[in-house]
Amino acid sequence: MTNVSMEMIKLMKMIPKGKVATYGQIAKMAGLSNGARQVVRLIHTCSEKFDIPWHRIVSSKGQIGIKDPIGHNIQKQMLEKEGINFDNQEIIDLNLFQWTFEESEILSEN
DNA sequence: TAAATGACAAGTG
DNA sequence: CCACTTGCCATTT
Repeated sequence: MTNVSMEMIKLMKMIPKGKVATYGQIAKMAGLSNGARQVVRLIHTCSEKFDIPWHRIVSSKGQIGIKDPIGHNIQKQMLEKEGINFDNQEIIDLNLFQWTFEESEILSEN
């Protein structure tokens, strides 16, 4: 388990309800400019034991990344339950729902 | 030890 | 907007 991995986990746990983040975004925040695949791997290996809100991580296009239709559907349900809506193309509007770290900092400062 | 794989991203035409 | 290419890197074969 690397420091970067811990950073990623911390960041992901920081994502507020009703917001989503992208793989590349998490990777960059953790210090890797191109570590999207590491984020994926991390989610796959330890989403359970670290209690990661994996459903709030989506692809850069705002789509759910899961290929398996069942898991895909589960994630969609969870996101919709948090107030995130999809268009008829199964795409999330990132302009509305993408989380940013600055956003959280402002909230914690005030 | 080399090659393939993966819930990906960004650039190009 | 779509298809294709390249970059990335831990894990599995």
